Amino acid sequence: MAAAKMMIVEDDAALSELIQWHFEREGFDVRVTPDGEEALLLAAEETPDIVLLDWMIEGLSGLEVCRRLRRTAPTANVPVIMLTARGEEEDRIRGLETGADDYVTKPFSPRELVARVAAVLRRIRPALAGESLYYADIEMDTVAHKVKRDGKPIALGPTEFRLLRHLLEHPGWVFSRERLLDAVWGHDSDIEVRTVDVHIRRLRQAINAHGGTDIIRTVRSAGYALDADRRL
Amino acid sequence: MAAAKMMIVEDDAALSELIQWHFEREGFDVRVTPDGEEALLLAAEETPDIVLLDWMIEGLSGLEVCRRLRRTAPTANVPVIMLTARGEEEDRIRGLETGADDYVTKPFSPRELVARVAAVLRRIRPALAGESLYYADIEMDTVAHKVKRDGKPIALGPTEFRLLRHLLEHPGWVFSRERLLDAVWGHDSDIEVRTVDVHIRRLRQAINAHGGTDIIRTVRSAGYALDADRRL
DNA sequence: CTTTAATGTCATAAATCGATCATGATCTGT
DNA sequence: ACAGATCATGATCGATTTATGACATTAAAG
Repeated sequence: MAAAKMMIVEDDAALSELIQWHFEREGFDVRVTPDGEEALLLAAEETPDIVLLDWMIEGLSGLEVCRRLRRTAPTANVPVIMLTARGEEEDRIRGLETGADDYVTKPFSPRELVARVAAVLRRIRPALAGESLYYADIEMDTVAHKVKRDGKPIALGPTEFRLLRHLLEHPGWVFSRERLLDAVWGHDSDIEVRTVDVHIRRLRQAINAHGGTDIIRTVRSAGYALDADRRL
Repeated sequence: MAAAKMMIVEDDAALSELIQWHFEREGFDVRVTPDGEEALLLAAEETPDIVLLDWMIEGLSGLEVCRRLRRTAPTANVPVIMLTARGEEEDRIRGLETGADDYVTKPFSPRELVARVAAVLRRIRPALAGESLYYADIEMDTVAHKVKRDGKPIALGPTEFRLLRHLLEHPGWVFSRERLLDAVWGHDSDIEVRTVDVHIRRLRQAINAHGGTDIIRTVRSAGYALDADRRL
């Protein structure tokens, strides 16, 4: 799973550690800073996928950090969730109007924060919220129709794409050529079963083009399977 | 900007009227129903831009309505804000995990609800919130109907403008010609799907007129997508 | 009313894909 | 080691999909 990059801007060390722990457990790649200025620098450097921003921080106010994030090109579309002790309606509304995507009032439960982050990410980067398929070092974004291996993009034709998707949906399973024809070509295709071989080959070629082991296993007299651990 | 269509699903008539009044004052085109089943029918008919959904309604539960909206093609991406009397963390999390985009606890102030709706729309359909859209070196002012690339103004016909706007709202996503017809021409247009090709071409021509790489990606047998990073 | 711009459709060219076959390699059981 | 079966691979040619230019019709502007 490609980790989503999260930036936490929070000057209560105990709290930020707690949050960090929870999100790292969820597989996020978390960066923490207590300082507004530093947050802006960090964000400019390595654009995060989502920002958790405390309203009351040293230096710049959270509101100001949010505003500046919005104004700078690479971070203009990064979702921001405000964390705050204030429960006043007036403040909530100001936060939202400044461009925050959501607003969570302290004290909050980590689980709810995780759920809200997931809801926001589901919108912005479906790839980060389960619309993607992963296996070993392969990553398929089904929404953008892109495939990567080890971070490098792989070009696939339509049939190879569908074939790989089906394999990725059931990693490890061995599929007979007949079942692959059903699943990938459709139940009513009167296609030569051996044609599957050819597409498997093309898929292998594309996937292994830039090195790496062959993760498609041929199971003699049975079919094919996705399998990174080939030691039989 | 064409008024954003809102659907309110709420069986407390007094409350739904109050909300309706507030949003109509904000320029929304509001449709109200107290019933879950009817809500689904209505939504399928004329896809709303945002749904306010009471958790406790007659017939289907709000949660179930949300789930079904998410499962059906045209409404799968419509943002949903849950309204509820329950303040329990457990419920909030279930709501968010079901696919709700936000969660507001009764009693709430209309102003805050308006702010939250604006925040959700800004994130999901920035064009409806009167925001400008940016992607790579493209900049679209949805209010003034002006488009620039690399600072230089680009002339677009109305259809190309709507097409580009839709692509800009979901950069990276691959849309089939059918979905583009729905989104750009309307659900009930009986237009030849291949016509999309022609408008894509016209859009490309206009955008690339003054140089620069083609940021519209053709995905064979799938559709088109906005994509500055074409290294497939 | 004339002129201009926009739009949908079609025909054709160009690009890409994909099914099949022929051949050589590899495996399996004996 | 051998025969038969199974699989890998490269090439090919037709089929499918997309790009493009032209045109007729309609709507908008002057």
